[in-house]
Amino acid sequence: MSQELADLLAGPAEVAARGLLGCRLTAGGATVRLSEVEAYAGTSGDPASHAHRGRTPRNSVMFGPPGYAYTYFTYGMHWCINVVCGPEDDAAAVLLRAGEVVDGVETARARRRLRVPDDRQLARGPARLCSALGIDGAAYGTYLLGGGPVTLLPPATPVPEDLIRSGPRVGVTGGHDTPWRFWLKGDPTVSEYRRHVPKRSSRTRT
DNA sequence: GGGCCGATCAAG
DNA sequence: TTGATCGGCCCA
Repeated sequence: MSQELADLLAGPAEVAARGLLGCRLTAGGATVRLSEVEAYAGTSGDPASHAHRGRTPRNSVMFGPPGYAYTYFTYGMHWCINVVCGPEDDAAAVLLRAGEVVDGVETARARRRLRVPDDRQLARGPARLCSALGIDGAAYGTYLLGGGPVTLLPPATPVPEDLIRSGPRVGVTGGHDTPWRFWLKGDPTVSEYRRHVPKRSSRTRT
């Protein structure tokens, strides 16, 4: 395993998030190079965090040591994956939002049911990324830095710091002032930014 | 025990 | 813009 990665994940989520860009995630016979991630603080003042309301059976892995996978099921049909980071009991994590499929494209494509198979969209979006790699609840709580079914590897080539951009997180109601979404500038696999729109809000009539 | 809504996606 | 579809979590 990479000690460098282990050290990175032991740090604050917003720092770990930057370092995760360019890293490779291998699972289910395919590999993705991460192009977009989001940091979530744990119990301390991040209303968007799944751990914000305290420890529950669902989020318990977030309260453990860094480097483990927090997968969760959402909208009745989608899986998403987080990397737990920060010190134990901190419950911070980084959501893996998108990436470029750099290996096992055929495998990933076969797993996705797309009307138009655009390879750039194979892992664009957190649920798509999981779908492309076959990640689901079975990965919950597994260690990502050592030979498990889901493995995180350092970047094949270093990511230039000036390619990293940041902005508000996607789909998050609270904490809009926190620019904790990070992505690689110009990467076509980065999901489009959509400002969160409350379901029952007066639509901005133009 | 009931109801609401979510770190989403794909198609109309 | 909207339907699909399930489980966590709050409230009664």
